[in-house]
Amino acid sequence: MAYWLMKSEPDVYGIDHLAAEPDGVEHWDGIRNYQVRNLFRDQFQPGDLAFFYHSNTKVPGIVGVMEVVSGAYPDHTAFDPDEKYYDPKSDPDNPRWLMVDVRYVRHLDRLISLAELKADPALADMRLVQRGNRLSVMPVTEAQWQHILEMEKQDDPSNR
DNA sequence: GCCAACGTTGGC
DNA sequence: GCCAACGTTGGC
Repeated sequence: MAYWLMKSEPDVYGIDHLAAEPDGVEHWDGIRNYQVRNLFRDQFQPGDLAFFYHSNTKVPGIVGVMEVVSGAYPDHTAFDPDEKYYDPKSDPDNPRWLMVDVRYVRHLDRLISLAELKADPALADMRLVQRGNRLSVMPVTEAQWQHILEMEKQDDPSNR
């Protein structure tokens, strides 16, 4: 099984929205990036775990855990002209964009901020903290995953 | 195939 | 709101 980090803007769709869904399940739609599309298609498996990351907000960071509960399947929002992420080049007979279903697992006990993640030498190899990174879905190694869960148990060093 | 223009992401 | 970074588009 694999680990992931998935970004969303809390003002648009945050972890509280996911937690409020029936059974905590929703599809992760609107991905219009080929690298992420390929990750969905080739690597996402039911049972994988993902961090929910809040981006483009006052204190960006990791806020919770989700479980992947489906494989990749066509993102129907690409077919609808009324949708924000409508893509006329995605043909229902040959869909260009895919999505997966995720299920809310839990909130972290505290937000682990991007600043804190960046300051931790153990996470220097994370895509998230590297310069110019723009992927909204990215892999997390098992070591990084476990390290972040350990961080959750500590106080934010900047608050000490 | 090159690359300039443009659009988007997302931290700050 | 600004802007750096980078992906995509499309003319040639």
